[in-house]
Amino acid sequence: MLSFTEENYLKSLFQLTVESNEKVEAGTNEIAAHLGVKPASANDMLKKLKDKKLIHYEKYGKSTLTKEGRKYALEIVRKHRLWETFLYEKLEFSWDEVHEVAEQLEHIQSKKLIDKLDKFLNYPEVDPHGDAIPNAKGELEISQRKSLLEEEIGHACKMVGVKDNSAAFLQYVDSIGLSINQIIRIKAREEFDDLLEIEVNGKKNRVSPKFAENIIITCSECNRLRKN
Amino acid sequence: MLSFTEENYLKSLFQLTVESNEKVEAGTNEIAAHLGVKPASANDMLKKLKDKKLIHYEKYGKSTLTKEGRKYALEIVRKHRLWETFLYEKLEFSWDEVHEVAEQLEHIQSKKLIDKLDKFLNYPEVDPHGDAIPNAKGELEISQRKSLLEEEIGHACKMVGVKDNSAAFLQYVDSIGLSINQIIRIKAREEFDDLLEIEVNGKKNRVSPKFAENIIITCSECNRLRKN
DNA sequence: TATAATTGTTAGGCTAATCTAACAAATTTA
DNA sequence: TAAATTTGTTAGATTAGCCTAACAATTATA
Repeated sequence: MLSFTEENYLKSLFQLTVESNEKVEAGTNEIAAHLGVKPASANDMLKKLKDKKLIHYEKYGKSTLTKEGRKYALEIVRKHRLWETFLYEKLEFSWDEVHEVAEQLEHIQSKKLIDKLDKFLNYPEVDPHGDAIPNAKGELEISQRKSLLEEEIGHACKMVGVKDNSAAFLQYVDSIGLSINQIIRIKAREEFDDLLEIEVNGKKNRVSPKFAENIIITCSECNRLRKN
Repeated sequence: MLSFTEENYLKSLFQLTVESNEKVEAGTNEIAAHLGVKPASANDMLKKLKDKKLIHYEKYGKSTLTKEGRKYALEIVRKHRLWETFLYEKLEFSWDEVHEVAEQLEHIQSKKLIDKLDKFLNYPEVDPHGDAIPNAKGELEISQRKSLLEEEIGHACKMVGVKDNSAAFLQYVDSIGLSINQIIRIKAREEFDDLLEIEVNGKKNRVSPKFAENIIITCSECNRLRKN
C-alpha cells in the first residue's frame, strides 16, 4: 500500500514522462518543482521509490517509472479522471473546478468504488479535459497528440485537452470560446510577433505561442499523413 | 483547516457523547479505544484540541466538544452519511460495505462538493443505516432513540440503525431478516436466559441481549407516552 | 480507610515527509 | 578548457502522530 505522498510522486513522474511529448525521463529538480517541494525532499523520496522498485533512479541521473510504478501511476490517473468526469457530469461542476477536488478523491483506496463509479458513468473514454481515461486493466489509449503550437498552418484540428490545469488558464481558454472537442483551424502565423491566427466556430482570434503550447490537439490530417 | 487525524478525534468524541444515549462526556482511554490508538496518543491529541478550543478538557477529567468542535464534528458526520447514501443508492454498494469507504471520503475538503452531492441525492434525511444526516446548516434531528434491549415488552418499534457497524454484525442482522425501517414487535423476554422473542415480518425469532443492545429503534408508542 | 485496580499523564523515541544550508557533480559558456 | 552556472546530494533539524515504559491520580473494593 502506497502513501498519499508516494502516489503523488508517481503521478508526477507519469505526467512528466509517459504523458509528455518532449521527454521520457525527468530530473530531480523538475519533479520537485512539479510537486511544489524542495529538491532535497524529492531526492529523499526518489531514493525511497527506487528501493521499492517503482522507479529507475541513479545518483545524478534522470528518473523513469518501472513497469510496476507505471501500473500504480495508471491507477491513480484512472481514478483522477473518473472523479473529474463524475464531478462534471453528475454534480454540475464546471470544467475548471474539477481538478482541485479530484486531486483529493484520487487517493481513496477501494477497487470496488472505482469500478462501480466507472460503471455508473457508463465507462467514459475521456475526462472533461479530453484526456483519455485508463480502463480497468490499466490500458491507456495514447492517440497522436501535440500542442496547437506544433500544428501545421492551414490544418484543422480538434482540441482534446490542456497542459496547464490552473483555473486561471482554463478560464482564459473559455473566454476565447474554446472547449473540448472544439474544431480549431489555423489560418496563419504572424511573422512579426509569432501570434497564431485561428478560427473557432466561425470566429477569428489571435493567440500567443505560450497559449498555443498549452492547448493539446489531435489532427487527423497529420495522422493520415503519418500513416503513409 | 483540520488534519485528517484531528477530524477523526472530533468525530469519535461526537459519537461517544452527543450521539450516545448513556453519556455526555468521554474519558481518554475510551476515546483511545474507539480510535484504535494508545491512551498516550489520545492524551497528546486531546491537549492539542483543547489548545485549538475545539474540546473541553482538563487534566484527569472527561472531555466534551466545544460549540466550535461540535460544528466541525457535524460537518464530518454530514459528509460521512451523505457518502454512505451515495454508495448505497447510486453505486450499488450493500448496506454493510458503505462504512469503510465513507471513512475515507468524509475527509475530502470541498464545501461545494458536499452541497452538490446533497442535491444530487435529493437531500436525504437518513443514511442507509437509518442515521440522521445533518443538513447544510449543521442541524441534526435527534429523534427519540434507544436500543431494542430497552424497549417495552409488547410494543412495536421501528429499526432505525445499529450501534456496531462491523461487517460481521451487519451480516448477522441481515440474516435475521432485519433491515432499516423494519417493524419489530417484542413478544416476550425469556426469564431463563434473557433472550428476547421478537417478530419481524410475521416471522418469530429469538435474539440475545447483546444483539438487541446493538439495534437502534424508535418507538412511537413510547414517544406518545413521553409527551403526556 | 487502606489497598488494589483502573484510568490518565509524562518523558523519551520512532517514522514519514518536509525543510535549510552546505557541498558535489554535471553542464554550459566564455 | 577553465570558470560559471545549473542540477543534484547530503547532513542535520523540524513537525505530526504514534509508540513504550514508568509513574501519578482517581475510583472501587476488601
